[in-house]
Amino acid sequence: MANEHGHEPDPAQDPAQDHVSLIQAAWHRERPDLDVAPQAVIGRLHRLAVRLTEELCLVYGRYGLGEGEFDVLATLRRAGAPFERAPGELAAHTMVTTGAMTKRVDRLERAGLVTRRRSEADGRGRVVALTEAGRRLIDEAFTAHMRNEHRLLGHLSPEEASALEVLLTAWQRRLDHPGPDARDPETREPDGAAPDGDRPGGASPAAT
Amino acid sequence: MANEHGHEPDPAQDPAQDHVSLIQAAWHRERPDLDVAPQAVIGRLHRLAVRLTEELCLVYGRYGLGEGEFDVLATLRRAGAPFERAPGELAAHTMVTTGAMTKRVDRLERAGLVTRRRSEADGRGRVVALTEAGRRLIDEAFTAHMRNEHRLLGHLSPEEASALEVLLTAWQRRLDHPGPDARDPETREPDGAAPDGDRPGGASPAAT
DNA sequence: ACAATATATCTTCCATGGAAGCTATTCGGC
DNA sequence: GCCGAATAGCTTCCATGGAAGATATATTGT
Repeated sequence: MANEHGHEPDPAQDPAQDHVSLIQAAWHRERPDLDVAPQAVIGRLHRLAVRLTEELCLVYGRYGLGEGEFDVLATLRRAGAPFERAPGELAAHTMVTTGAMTKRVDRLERAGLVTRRRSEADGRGRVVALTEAGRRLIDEAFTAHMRNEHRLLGHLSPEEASALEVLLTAWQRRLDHPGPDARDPETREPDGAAPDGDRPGGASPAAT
Repeated sequence: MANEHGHEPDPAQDPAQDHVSLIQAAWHRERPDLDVAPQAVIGRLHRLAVRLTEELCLVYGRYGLGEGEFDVLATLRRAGAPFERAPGELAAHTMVTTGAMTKRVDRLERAGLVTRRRSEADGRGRVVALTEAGRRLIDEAFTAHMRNEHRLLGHLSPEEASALEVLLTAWQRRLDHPGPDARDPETREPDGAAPDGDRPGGASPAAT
């Protein structure tokens, strides 16, 4: 029920062709003037990331947590005793706005997993801290989370995993520090895509 | 403003340490009982995917489109003339629920980029079709999108891009077709994470 | 000390998508 | 042909997060 036009046969039936290559074939047919080669990497990276995130969320859910809440608890936990952080820090580390963090902390506070108090040093600031229940929960959930990540990564050999890590690290680094122009000026985007706005820029979501 | 505890120094100052490795170091300190090695790959994959998606969305935005709308228009466009699809097909291809697709098509219809009519063959069905304005817009936006993807992929050498594509493709395939158990049974998740629910399972989001 | 500005958090409103249920239509077995 | 099941799309309600502004406190220059 997805091929009324006869295009894009179901890849589940032909393991040699995945979704992305079918998409590329369709574009090549419709827009032969374009070189859609980058989709082979970017499209697959995107799809794989979505898939992995779904798998990770299944585990979070078993502990009654969403991705956002898990991320906040994990950030507090790895901060070390006494497991405290300012909302602004948490927002930066988990790459969301402070408004979103307010709501995440609201939910966690309601669930009794964190407490919120005023900062003694700075009247504007607040301090979010793990409760004993919160620490117990995140320790348990994170243990299961790592089991899950081991399972997912188990599909790759140690050599493949290592090679992938190297490539991903290099790409991210080059995106963050656009050193001596490494790309073909011919294919460059004319009107620049904001060098690097002031995004949260913190540590990591779901990297946990 | 993110290291009050002295942990996790800003990686922007030390290019040798990225966010993920700092997170790993923190976990190793707090939970030495866990092997957090998988984060090196899964965490970086996640972060890179988020980063790339942000970059892609900047281009969609220049054409007044969100990621969802861009995806729908692109799916219709690459279907080929007469650029028509049923809402259910679009939902499957773009990996969202039919409810979400209803709203996406609502927005696109309001913008005059697609039309919606009853199916002649099946009274329950609808047919979503690109308007002339819609076709012109997505052709222009997709051209810019590919320029953007070329720019982003330009940070990798052809050899790196190729190697990355191979690894991503293999991992995705093994996740989809868990063939002759390729992973260490020792680290396997006990209570299975649903073998493969009935997720939309369509073609691709943002792979476009 | 006071005004102007900066900062940290929170509040409000909006955009987007999922879950579950509703309606209309089609299909299948009798 | 008719009734129950299946199907397609839509509606409603809720969850989550962003954007922008509001509020309270801190800092700085004079």
